[in-house]
Amino acid sequence: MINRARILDAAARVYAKHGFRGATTRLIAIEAGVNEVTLFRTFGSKAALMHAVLTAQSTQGSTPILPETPVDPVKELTTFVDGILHKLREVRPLLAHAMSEFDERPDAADFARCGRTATQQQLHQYVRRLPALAHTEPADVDTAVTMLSSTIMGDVMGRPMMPDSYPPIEEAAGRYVRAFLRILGVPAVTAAPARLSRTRTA
Amino acid sequence: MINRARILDAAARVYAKHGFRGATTRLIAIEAGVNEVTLFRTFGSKAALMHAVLTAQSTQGSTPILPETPVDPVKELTTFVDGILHKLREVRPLLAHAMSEFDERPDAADFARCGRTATQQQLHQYVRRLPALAHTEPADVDTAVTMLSSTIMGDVMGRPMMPDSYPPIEEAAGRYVRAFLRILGVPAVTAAPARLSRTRTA
DNA sequence: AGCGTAAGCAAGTAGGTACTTGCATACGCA
DNA sequence: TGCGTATGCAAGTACCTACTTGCTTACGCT
Repeated sequence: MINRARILDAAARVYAKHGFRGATTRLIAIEAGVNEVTLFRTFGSKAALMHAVLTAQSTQGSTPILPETPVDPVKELTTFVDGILHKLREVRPLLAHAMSEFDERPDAADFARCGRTATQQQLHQYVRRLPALAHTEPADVDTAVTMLSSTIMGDVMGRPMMPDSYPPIEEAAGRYVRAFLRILGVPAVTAAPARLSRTRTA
Repeated sequence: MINRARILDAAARVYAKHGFRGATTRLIAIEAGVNEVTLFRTFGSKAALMHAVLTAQSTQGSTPILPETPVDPVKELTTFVDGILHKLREVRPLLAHAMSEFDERPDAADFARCGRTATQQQLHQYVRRLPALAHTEPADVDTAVTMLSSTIMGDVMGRPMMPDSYPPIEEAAGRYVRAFLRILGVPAVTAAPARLSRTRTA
């Protein structure tokens, strides 16, 4: 059964490059170093293979987490955002195709959706416990969260296409978080942002 | 030569639905109500047709504009953002496919890029002339512009997929602008946002 | 030693793809 | 009336697509 994993992996790579229609069974078989027939014997059909690829992709991998109670918001949020940025960059091509096939293949959309809601929920929960947030309107909190996660997604998807429209890659997380906190009206984040030491959450 | 326009239009619709690979010449011909051969006689090849589609799409249509000098920033920015939101929503499927085909078909990426830079430049120029912006760091202005345009793009692309993650569609522009101004440190925008009367720029 | 299971290989099926060719038809213009 | 140009139609080419079938080889387990 070692082949199953090899095929899944190869299929993910080919799908990331060419999308559903472009990911031909022949290409996947070659990429996996496996006979094309094996592919059908293992997964039944191309559609089933792709479904397996997407579910496997969405379950695997560690998600960055925010602490239960805020201690150092700037630092904690920056680490969190940076972790998500790095994680999403790894699956960017896959995600791009999944999003564009949203109308044609709903299960692809599920994959595109999965990470986002989790991130937003975490942000909400974390932000709600910020002590400095007493007088901020709930609607503004929603807007801030939406804008931060849109910005994260936009950075991941847009930077390779137009790198000049984004902050230097190593400063991005810090800048976004700082702006996020200003939307929320959290004070004392007007100082220059600390240089980020890249950390990933396990 | 009336057929040329009909084919271009049909091709845009089919491409928006199915992407490059899925937009077969047969489908396009049927959608245009034209013989498939006519398509090749008019454009030479499928690739040439698609190139024509994208260039036609990026040149046509009116772009919302910001006034030279700010008078009522909240109102002007909200109208501007709302206009862009509506304009982008019309070409969303086309844009989604163009973005996902970024690696395979560079000219598709050009189309995806074109609107964005214009928007950012306009925002920059407008914002630079805001009188209340004296003590805001230039880097923060960049970040704010990046976040606003990412948010716009995120709203357009993400809302159909996960509508609950975004503000009510008629309030979105106002909320984004309000948050944008808070990032910039522009005061007196903490009041509840005025309900937006939908206006499009010619 | 015998057997089940996973895998490779060669070949084939039925259909789709971009694109071409040859010929018939219609319309506008001189 | 004649002619060029645009279009339709039928057929064909060469290739790719997902998927199947039949047969062979190899490994592991009892």
